[in-house]
This record gives sequence, C-alpha cells and structure tokens, in this order.
Amino acid sequence: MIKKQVTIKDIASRLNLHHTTVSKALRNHPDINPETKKRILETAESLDYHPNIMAQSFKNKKSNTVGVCVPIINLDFFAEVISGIQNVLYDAGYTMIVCQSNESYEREEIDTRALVSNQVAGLIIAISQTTQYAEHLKVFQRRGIPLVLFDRVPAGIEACNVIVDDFHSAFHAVQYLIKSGYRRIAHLAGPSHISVSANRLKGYKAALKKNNIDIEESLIIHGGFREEDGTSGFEQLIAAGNLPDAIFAVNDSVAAGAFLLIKKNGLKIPDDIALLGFGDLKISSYLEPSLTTVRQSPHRMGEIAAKMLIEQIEHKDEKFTPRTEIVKTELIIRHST
Amino acid sequence: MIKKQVTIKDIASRLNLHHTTVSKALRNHPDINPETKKRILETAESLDYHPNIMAQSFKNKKSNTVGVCVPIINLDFFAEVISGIQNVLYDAGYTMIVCQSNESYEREEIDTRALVSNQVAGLIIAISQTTQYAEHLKVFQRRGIPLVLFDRVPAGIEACNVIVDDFHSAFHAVQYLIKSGYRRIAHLAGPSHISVSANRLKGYKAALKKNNIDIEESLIIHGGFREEDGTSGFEQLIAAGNLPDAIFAVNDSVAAGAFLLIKKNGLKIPDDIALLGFGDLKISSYLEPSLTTVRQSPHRMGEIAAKMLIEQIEHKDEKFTPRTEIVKTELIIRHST
DNA sequence: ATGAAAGCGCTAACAT
DNA sequence: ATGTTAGCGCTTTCAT
Repeated sequence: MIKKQVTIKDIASRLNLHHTTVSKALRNHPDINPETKKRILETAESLDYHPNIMAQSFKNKKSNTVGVCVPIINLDFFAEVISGIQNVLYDAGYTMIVCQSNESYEREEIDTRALVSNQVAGLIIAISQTTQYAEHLKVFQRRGIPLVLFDRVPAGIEACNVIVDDFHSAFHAVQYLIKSGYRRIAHLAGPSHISVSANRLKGYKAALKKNNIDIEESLIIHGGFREEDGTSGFEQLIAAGNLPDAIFAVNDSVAAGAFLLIKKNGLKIPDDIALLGFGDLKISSYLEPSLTTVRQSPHRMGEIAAKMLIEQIEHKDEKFTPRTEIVKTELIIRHST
Repeated sequence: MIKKQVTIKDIASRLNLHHTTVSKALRNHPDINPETKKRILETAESLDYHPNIMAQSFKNKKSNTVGVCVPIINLDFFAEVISGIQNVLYDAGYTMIVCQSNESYEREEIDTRALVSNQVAGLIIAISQTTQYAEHLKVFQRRGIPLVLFDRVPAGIEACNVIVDDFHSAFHAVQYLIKSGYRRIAHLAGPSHISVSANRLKGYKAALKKNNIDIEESLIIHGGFREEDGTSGFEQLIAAGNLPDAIFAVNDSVAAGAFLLIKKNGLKIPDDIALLGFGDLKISSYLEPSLTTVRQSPHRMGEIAAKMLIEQIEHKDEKFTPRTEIVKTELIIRHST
C-alpha cells in the first residue's frame, strides 16, 4: 500500500547519471547540458517525481512555511484575514500552517512552540483574549524568526503590527452619534486588557469629553466579543432601569446580540434606541434596520500582514525596524442610527 | 540577528554526552538513567531547545502535517469546517496546512502538488467549482497518502467522504413547502456538475414528482453559489414574467440575494413568495422574516473528516475500505415560509 | 559537463 | 547506561 517515494536517485539511476546532476538539472543549474536536462525532466515527469520539500528545507535551513495563529478561525473577521494572508502567501510561493488558540493562552503557547519546532519562516498572529504576556512571542525574535502581529496586539513587545486605528474610529463613530443628536450613549465594551477594545473605549470616552458630555460609568458595560455579550449587556442596562438613547457596541456581534433584545423589548431602532457597531459583518447590512457600523477591511489586513512578513523573511539579514501599518476604516451609515 | 538553532548536539556537548543519548532521553527511551535524563531536560530548557520537527519527520519518513484545501476560506461554511478540523488535529498532535483554490482548478492542482511535496500525512479537500476530474487527487492514492473528500465530491474517485444527504435534505425541504400549500416552486440551482447542487436539484424534482406537480424547466434557474447568483436568478424569474409562489435556493447566500430583490420589488415574504434556503448561515436567522433553511453542521463535518483522516493515517499499513459518512441535516422552520 | 564527498538534525540498530 | 555508525533526500563545494 505504501509506495516508496521517488527521489532524485531514482531518476539518476534510470539515466545512469549521478543524483547531483539530477539535482542541478531540476534547479536549472547552468552546468547541465540542455539535452541531459530534457531527459531528466521527462524522466521526473514519467516517474511522477515530487521533490521532497522537507529535505530541501532541511538541507537549506530555510522553510517556505509560515505560521498563522488566530483566536477562532470561524469568525468572519479572522476567516477574512486568513484568506487575505493565504492569497499573498500563495503568490509568493509560501504555504501556511493555521492554528487557533480558542482564546486560550495555554493553547496559544503550545501552538507557537509547535510552530517554532516546525521551522516556520515567520509568524502572523492575533493573540487570544486571555493572553497577557508576550514571552511566547519573544522566542521568535530571539531566534530571528520574523513576526507580524495584527488586530489584537500585546504590550511589551516590539514587532510589526497591522491594526486599525480603533481609537479614532470609535471616536469618529461616537462623534457622529452625538452630531445626530444622541446624548445618553451607552457602550457595550469588550475585555479591558485587549488593545482593540481598550482603544475603542478610549475613543468613546474622548468623543463624549470633547462634546462636554459626562461619562456615566453605569452606561459602560464590560463583556466579551460575542453575541451573548451583547444580549447580557443590554439586559444589564435594562436591569439598571437605565436605558440610553444610543448604544455603541464594541463590535457587530455584540451589536447583533443587543439588537435582538432591543426589538424583543418592543423598542424601536433607532427611534427609541440607536445602535452602532464596529466591524461590518455580513449580517450587519441584513439587519432591519440595517446596522450603522465601522468597516474594517480584514481581507486587506491579511494581505498587508502577509506582505510585511514576506518582506522581513526575504531581507532577514538586514537590520529591520518594526513598523506599524494602520488600515483605514470607514463609517458605514445605515438605518440603525 | 539570525541565531543558529540549538540542537541535541549542543545539549550533548554541554553535558559531555553523546547526542544520541540526548535524543533517547528526550523521547523517554527506557535506556536512559533518570538522573541523566533530568539533567538533559534541564539543559534543553535552559538552552531554549526546540526540536527540529522537519528533521524528525524527514528521518522518520512520517510527517505530522495534514493538508486542507477548500475553495474559499472566508465562506462561513468552509471556515466552520476548517475550525472543526483544526480542533481535532490539534488534539491528535497534527498541524495543518491550509490552501484555498479560489474556485480554480488550476490553483487546486498546484496546491495539491505542493502538499504532496510538503510531505503531508493526509489531505482533506472540498473541490473547486471548476474541478471536473480527480486525477490530481489520485496522486495521493498512488502514493498511499490518506484522503478525505467533503461537501463537494468529484466523480471518478473512490475515497472517504463526509457529506450531507443533499438529495433527501432537499427532498424533505421541498416536500415541506408543498405540504404548506405552495405549488409553483422555483429552484435557484447551483452549478450542475457539482455534486451538492446536482443532488439538491434532484431532491427538488423528486419532491415535485412525488406530489404530482409538473416540473417547469422555466422555474429552474442555474447559477452559482453566491449572493449575486440569487439576485440575478430572481431577476430572470421576473424577466420571464413567471413568478412562483415559493423559491427553493441552493444555499442561503443565494437565498439572501433573492431575499433583497424580492423585498425591493415590494413583494411580501412569505405571503407573495415563500423562500427556503440551505445551509443555515449566521445571517439567516437575522433576516426579517427569518429564513427557513436546512441546517448543516459544518463544524461537525470538519471534526468527522479529521477523525477519518487520522484513522487512516494511523492504520496506514492495514487495508482500508473507503467509507462515506453522512452528516445529519435538520430543517429549520422560520418565518420565510 | 558530470561526479564525488560531505553534511544538515535526527533516530535506529548495533556495539561497548 | 552510554556511545558508535549509518543514513533519510537533498544541495553545495570541489574534483575530474
């Protein structure tokens, strides 16, 4: 059942050549007689030869595999990023190992170790919600393996980043709410130690301050990034008997969770409560009323991250200064505000 | 900048041992003195040793990497499947290389070649829309590399499959429409050479036949799997002046495309036209009215596919009979019908 | 233009 | 219990 793999030696012995000659021919070494080369290529084809990339990488001490680690693959945002990464890597001749931490720091640590052991040429990662330190990423830097962080970036590490300007995006979005006449604006915030949610919260506060609106801590509900968090967040607002006239949610999933509950309570969007999300998920334009939100470009973020990584990989010897790429966002005004 | 990697030889020379002793210790070989082993493990830790898995796999002629190839990563369905695969592979100690064909046969062929060259231990694949032959997959079988096909399966190859029963799922769904009183039921069908869409079409026809309803070819519109296809499909129905009283769409994306246009035309769902999808995307429950659809369990499909693959990989020597696993679907009745 | 020798990091089989 | 030898498939350097 298990067929032995065809190697350059097999090709060589078929043609009474030495395997090094075959190796050279396959890599277009100028030494080789075109006639010989032709015969070698034909024989390779006919024997169904596939080069052993592991052996190549092993010998050359360079791999063409890149690691990608995200919290959850099956979230729109990350699936988009991964797709963007994949396309760029494909064009550049790299393959990609994908891991998901499931928001667990322990798993993320194991994943990154495995990636180092697998000799990845570089790593693109969005850290998990429970990741507080970056020690496991410093391994990469110590070993000179290029690193690109995106979306959620940890403190305490200097590396290439691909992020959106969460602060200003949130600021402008909330500013827009205020301009539209809303005053009591609640915020369904994300985890406070995650960069993106922390910055969106800061943007929210800054916009209120700028407009001389008092920040009411009771209107800021901390939760996670998921739909349930939106539901429970809005429940808390109800329970406190403290309904705002607008809600800014940390992302569209949370907004969608709140959305359902708002309607269930017989409240009209946006007349009774306006709703603003972040992320522009596919569902957001389908909601009725459709959701006003901040559009990120996750696919593009992935492309940019992959390009940055490849750049580093292919100029590994040169001194490389980490830089941060900020992907533009866009406020998409729909009918929920 | 580029730090040389730490090898078992480094550990060995530190301790004045031979590198094979270190190798054995790291793999818990019973030969090794517990005391020695302890020192070796400590030294490995302190030197920040990471085993070179490529060298291991190379030497052992077995890899712990599996290939996964889907048409498009950033489609709900495939992202879910990939996530399911990843979790199972993680638990079993495998890593996964992910490719996307972007619905191109050429790219799929290149991807699969690359996976063979990368010495994957197995392959899980859903073929692209433009893939008509399975020759590129037979390479895996010739080389004894386990193979699992899911969702879209090509003809002409005998391998493990993980699919849903598209025929019966569609049959029951359409049967339900008929029972609800709809008679003129259109079908926005997918590509006719893809197994899933072909089978859903067959199920649709069978249900009509069973109920003595004539099949009107003009009510069957062929298109792709995307939202645009739903929009253009419904346009064709309008153009033909041939509005049905219900539409069965090949999947939820197509249904969503039709959905928007139906409402745009001032028609009421389900009173003027009922709408039935397939797949139960996240958006489907958010539509208003919410979409009746057939729930697949893509995450579970991924888990099953990964388990089947691992089973094959780990019993490679034994004769393995390809089997087909059919994942149960469920008709989710909501308000669009 | 072709061949020989060496070695990448690791493990298995066989000494000692 | 530890060490020696050899070799996986490939590429590089140095003969011929």
